Amino acid sequence: MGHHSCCNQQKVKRGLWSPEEDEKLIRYITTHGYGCWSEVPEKAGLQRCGKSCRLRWINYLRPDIRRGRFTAEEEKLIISLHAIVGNRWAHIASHLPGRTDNEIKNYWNSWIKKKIRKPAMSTTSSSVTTASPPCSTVASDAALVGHLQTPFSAAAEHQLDAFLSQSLALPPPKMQVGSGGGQESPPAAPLPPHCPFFMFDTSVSVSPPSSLTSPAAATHQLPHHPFLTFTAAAMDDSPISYHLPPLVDSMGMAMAAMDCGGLGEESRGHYREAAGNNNGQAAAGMANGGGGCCYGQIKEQEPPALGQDQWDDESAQHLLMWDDDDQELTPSNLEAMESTAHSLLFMGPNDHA
DNA sequence: AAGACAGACAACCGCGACCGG
DNA sequence: ACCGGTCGCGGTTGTCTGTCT
Repeated sequence: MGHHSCCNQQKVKRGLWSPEEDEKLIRYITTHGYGCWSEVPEKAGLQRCGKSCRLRWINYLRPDIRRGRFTAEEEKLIISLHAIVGNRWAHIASHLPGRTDNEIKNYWNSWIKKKIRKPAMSTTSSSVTTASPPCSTVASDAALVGHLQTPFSAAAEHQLDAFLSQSLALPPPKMQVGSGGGQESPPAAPLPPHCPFFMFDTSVSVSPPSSLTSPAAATHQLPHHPFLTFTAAAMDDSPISYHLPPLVDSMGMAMAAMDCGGLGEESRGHYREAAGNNNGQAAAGMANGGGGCCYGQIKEQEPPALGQDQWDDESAQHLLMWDDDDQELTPSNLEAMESTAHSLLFMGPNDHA
């Protein structure tokens, strides 16, 4: 155990922060910035370790912190992103302007506690996917894997497998136990069982998924099996849009937004505002309001706010929407697709469970 | 009114990654 | 290449507060 190295040198205060301490920290950081956190407490006159100061600032004192309950849109976004990236709270938080990873983590955990306390209220099969965190149930993932594997090569299959097991982190096992039919839905409206919504980039080769988050990944070339770079998003009837997380952004992919309903102006404004922050791309993607889940509609709605420099006609021609409500994804389909200029495949909504 | 309980939130801890010497 | 310092992240625990009995 033992404290962090920065906390060993002096007697540091622990526990809740007093208003006086907050004031000292705010005053110091607003005038000097924080540069090196280990130096902050001493210079600010605080009996705290630098780590504690950093945490306090990031999670509570930062001026751009947004407090209060999560909106329905935020809740859905959290759920969707969690289905994609798992417990990478900082990653999720980067898509929620003003929210901290700690806040999101606490929110998620408290929701899980709820689920645990009310296990298996019902065993109806139809409730399986709605009771669990949407898009992340074993059933839906398994179905998805089963569906996707067939047409692809072994290499691609391996990529998808690894991707799903590593990046599409399932919720804690307890969730699965409790979700055997629990009727309680996620905080916001649950996503439908057909939520998996995958996009494959057939133009960008990637290294094994373990390095997905590394920008260097994009430089690895896997001959002829460019494949899975991302991602699952969710869709339902609600007015919310989804976008690619940074781990995809970092791979140099064209930014894409999948709007599944039409975001209200208010929300759009909110996300546009966020574009000025640390995640302009994502925020821009979210700001892109509009209609259905296909590029064409996005394009028609309004000038694409999502990375306009990235989302132009040229990149558009590399997109292929695949809504297999009507058509199965088969080897021949895939082959045909690969032979064209299309480089992105959106897939969904599927309901093969 | 008081105790039990649960939820929300704040903070700590340990670990891994990164970076500079 | 190695090592120590620092930072960031995720997991966990502690505390406060509101609600229920």
